[in-house]
Amino acid sequence: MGNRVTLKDIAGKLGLSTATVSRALADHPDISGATKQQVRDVAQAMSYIPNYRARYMRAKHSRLIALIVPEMNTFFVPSMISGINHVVQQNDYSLIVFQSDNSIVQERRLVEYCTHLSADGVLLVLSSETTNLQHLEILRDCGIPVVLLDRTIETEKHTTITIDDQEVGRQAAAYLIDHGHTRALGVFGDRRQRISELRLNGFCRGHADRGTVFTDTQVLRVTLVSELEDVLDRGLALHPDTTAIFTMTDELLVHTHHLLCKRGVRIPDDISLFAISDGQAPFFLNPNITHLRHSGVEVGERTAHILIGMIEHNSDVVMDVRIRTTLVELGSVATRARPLALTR
Amino acid sequence: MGNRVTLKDIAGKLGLSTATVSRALADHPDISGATKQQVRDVAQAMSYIPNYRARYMRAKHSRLIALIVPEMNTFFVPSMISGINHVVQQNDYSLIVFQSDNSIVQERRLVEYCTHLSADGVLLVLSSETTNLQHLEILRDCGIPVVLLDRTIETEKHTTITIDDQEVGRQAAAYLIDHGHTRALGVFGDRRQRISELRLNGFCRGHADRGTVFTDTQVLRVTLVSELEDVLDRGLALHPDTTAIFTMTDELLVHTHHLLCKRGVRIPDDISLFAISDGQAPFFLNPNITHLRHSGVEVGERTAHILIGMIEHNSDVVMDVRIRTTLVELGSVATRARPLALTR
DNA sequence: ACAGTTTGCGCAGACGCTTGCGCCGGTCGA
DNA sequence: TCGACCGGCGCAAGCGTCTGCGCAAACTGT
Repeated sequence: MGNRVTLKDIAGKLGLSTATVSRALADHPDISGATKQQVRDVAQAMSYIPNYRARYMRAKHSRLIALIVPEMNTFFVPSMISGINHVVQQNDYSLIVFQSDNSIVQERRLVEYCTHLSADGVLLVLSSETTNLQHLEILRDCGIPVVLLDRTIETEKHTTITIDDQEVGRQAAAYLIDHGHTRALGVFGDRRQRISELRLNGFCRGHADRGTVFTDTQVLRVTLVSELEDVLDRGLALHPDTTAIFTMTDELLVHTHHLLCKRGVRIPDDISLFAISDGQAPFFLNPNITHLRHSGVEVGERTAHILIGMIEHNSDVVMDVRIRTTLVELGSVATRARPLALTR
Repeated sequence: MGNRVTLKDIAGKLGLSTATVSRALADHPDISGATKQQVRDVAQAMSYIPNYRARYMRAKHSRLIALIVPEMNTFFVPSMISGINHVVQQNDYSLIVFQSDNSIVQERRLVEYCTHLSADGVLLVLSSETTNLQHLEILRDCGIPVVLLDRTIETEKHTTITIDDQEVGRQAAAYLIDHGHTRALGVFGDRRQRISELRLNGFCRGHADRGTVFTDTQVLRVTLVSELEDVLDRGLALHPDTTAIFTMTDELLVHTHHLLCKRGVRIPDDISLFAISDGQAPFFLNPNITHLRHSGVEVGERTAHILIGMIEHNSDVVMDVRIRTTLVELGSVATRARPLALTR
């Protein structure tokens, strides 16, 4: 039933050796055209299916690329996977996807699992619990290249692909201030995630660059979206003169948008909204949200290209690639005259 | 460098045979405790890494499960993958993800690829171009179980997991009509997708059941979301007395919601909105959208369980599982007094 | 006609791991 | 004391594929 036809079966039927059959199927120049044709015909007739796992035993690769993500959130990760998968498939690799559920224990286990599987390369989005990269040593030992993307931590030993989170945070602040919004609230995620701290950091710096005050109470911290409503209420109560809100991710964006609508806040007339986004959500919110576009697809594609490059050229140069973001101006930010008296 | 330590290396170091080492590592009762400990220590010290691909050569399985999806849309597929992956990982399988890009050619190629990879099972969400299941024969020949999910077509030969699309469409219509909405518009997707036709069909039947007229012009057909605005405009122009809109997917929901907001339509005061949804989007739209919840995670989990069951019990009974949907009443549907004169 | 080259194919080993079977020395029961 | 038994281990084959090398036949040129 489930027993596959093998080279030996074909060879037997034809009175050839498996070597010849193997070569014939591989279109090796040593084999005559007539034989090749015969072999192909018989293989077809017997519906021969090559066994890649056996083939691997000799070749030293598996054409498997592993991706470990902390979770499948709604917005960024799926487009990233899509981008990765396109170039992976194009290059005849297969993508195998793991979720660490934001657990370092899981992440460690999965990295190790990749070595058992003899993955040719590993793509890793760090869990929020990950604070060092010791567990990646094993990949180095096995000669398996790894690329960190999106959520990462400081390292000189591993190639990383990210956006310049700090710079993007800065740009966001600058954009808002330049449009007259000197009283903004910033919605930021889990502080264990480096990405949150960097974007916040940049956001603060952006304010400082422009000589604009930005206090701790203007920072809205959200670990679980369920907290968002309370946090937002408090922020708005504390800063009733708020003219703009910045959200550092799509998820925070859509929920913030919802809560604002619920409160009857008119965007952008009452409060402007500005986000860092993958570029999908802004178009189904009303008004469409002005954002710094951080394309998951592009991140995925570039990352996959780089990893495959490392695999195929055995290169181990460490890169630190920053993906460019693009400003997409839609309807959610109003231009305000800047208040005459710049506080500070 | 990249050369792994093998059983032979450990055996050599210890003056044992590879057989003994293999058994020791597998905690085989034949091996003495002392030996086992030694072997484990040395394996650890040499940082031995088992080679699953080699192991497979004898074991006849790969613990690989393949998932083929037509695309990575924003809403349903990611949660489905998440659900699948949880149970897959829990059962020590790995999930390998392919995208067919809604191309039957790709789908065929990928299915074949699964056989090359010796996947233990295949999960398949059909592309919109797929009209028959001939290309799955090869899986049957190889004894690889396959489960179709979400988007599928009629078949008695394959296990399928879906919601009862027609019934859900009917329920949607019934719900709206029972809340006084006898003049609804229905937003439906690509007609090549069976899921669209079934839901539409049910929606029509729901109207018929209640003796309510529902005409062709009340059906809004959307293949690309970019068309939605025009289609919606026309529908609303043709039916200015519309009191409710039904959307058959999350994607259609969020964009329809956006366009309604843009038009200044108040939900639910002017027009009610009702959807079939994975259950995420309804909570970040304003007001929260009343919907029939069709959980991607649940679909994924159940499907994975079933496939793994088929793999491990070599079962080939064909099932046709219908996932239950649940009504989630939020704030987007107003109750209307039913018009006195029921037309028809 | 003979050495040298080419063409076409088979032999056998290797990849890393598992497992049925057999072997040896020691222990137990009668 | 002797046979039966068992614990602990090695032998070797095999999973399906690839490939370096060798070999025979056919062909080339002189």
